[in-house]
Amino acid sequence: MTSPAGQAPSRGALSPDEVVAGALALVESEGLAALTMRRLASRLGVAVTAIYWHVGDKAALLDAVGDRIITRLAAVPVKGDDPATRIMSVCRAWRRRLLEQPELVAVVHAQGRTAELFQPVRRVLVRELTAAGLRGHDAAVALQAILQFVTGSVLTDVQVARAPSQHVAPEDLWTAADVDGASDLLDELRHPLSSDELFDYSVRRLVGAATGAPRR
Amino acid sequence: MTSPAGQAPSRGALSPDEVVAGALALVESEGLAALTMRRLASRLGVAVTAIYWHVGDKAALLDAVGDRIITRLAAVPVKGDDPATRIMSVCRAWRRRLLEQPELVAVVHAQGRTAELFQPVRRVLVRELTAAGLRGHDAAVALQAILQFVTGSVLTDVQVARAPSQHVAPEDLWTAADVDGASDLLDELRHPLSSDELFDYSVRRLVGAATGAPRR
DNA sequence: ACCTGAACACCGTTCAAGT
DNA sequence: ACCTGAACACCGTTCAAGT
Repeated sequence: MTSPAGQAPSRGALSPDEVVAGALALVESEGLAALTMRRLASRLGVAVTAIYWHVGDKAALLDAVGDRIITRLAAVPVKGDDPATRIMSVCRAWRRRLLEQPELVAVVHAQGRTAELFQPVRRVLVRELTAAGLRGHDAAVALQAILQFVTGSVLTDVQVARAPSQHVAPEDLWTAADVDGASDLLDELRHPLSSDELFDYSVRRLVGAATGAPRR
Repeated sequence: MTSPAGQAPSRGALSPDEVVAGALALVESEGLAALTMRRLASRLGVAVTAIYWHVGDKAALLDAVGDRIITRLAAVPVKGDDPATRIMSVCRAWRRRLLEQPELVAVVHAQGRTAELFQPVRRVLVRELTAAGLRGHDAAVALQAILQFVTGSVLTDVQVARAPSQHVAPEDLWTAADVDGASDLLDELRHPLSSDELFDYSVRRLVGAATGAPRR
């Protein structure tokens, strides 16, 4: 983690930290696919094998890069007065933050560490749901439902942002036969809500279900 | 698409269909990572370059494989009497079906064609939501909300199934500080609902919100 | 302790050449 | 029309060798 006590790094010496930082910079600027051992080495101005000495093989490198990404994205700003507002706000801000860096999300997701990435939001949500009066099992279930939705929304949109050219836009797949001739519905389906609007709508529903008035 | 009219394929001749079928079989048996042009060629008993002649480069091959996967998974069984039950049933069956073949889902997702893959469920859902009395904008919004959740659930669990070893189980990340000392909640968080239970619970809520009694 | 160079087994892709 | 073989530019990884 830290460098040897009191020992200044000698001129031009390579540290594990520098290697990982270089890898992260490479992913940010050119995408996950551009992160190869050889390209990273030439970027760092060393032989490929130096990377192996400092951080290990590519799996180890990706692990370390994943750690850094998860740490960097951890801060979650919360705004609003009542719990429902605060929950909406944190979900929205978190989603927007992740969508700004789709390649970083892809790194973490490819490692199967998505749940770990979302842990900061989980902490905030559990606090807000408790503040909203939910206890025990109810709180745990509501938390997971909301989180599942947010995760899904992010993963979907991240992939759309990363996919070079969307094959067929889903809104073009609808035909009149699908809607039994209800042309107003067809119109709606062909001009769907933006991801942002849909996200707002759905989280609001799940939040409402969790914190709103009793349901019967 | 079809072979030349009335012309029986000569003995041992390679067709685009055979190439794509071989690729799909390779993905099913050994995973997406095992699908390389060279391995496929040796599996088919031809030189690598024969693939290029029949279907083109790797992107074209993946395209064709994606088409096949989407077609094969298209059938959606619907059960139940009332719309809400039918919606639950189709979502659950669809999810279970996709989770049986995580590598196939991964192929389609990597191509950014997830929305296309989910189109059959979209068709069923729009029919059932209409039957439930939802019209126009309301139906379109409810459809997208439910679909977003199902998609997210599938993508999350597919990646968990594919990731060789989960890094840290998210339920181990909780500490007493996160829950303000509410130890019953901590217990719940550490033993969360299974993906199946959570899925049922959440879709039920979204379906209820869409088709249930008026909300105020 | 730290780093290099050569080597190996893999990739995807192109192209001239065969039948 | 259909297929092969050689070649090119890339991968990740190992290992002996240098300082």
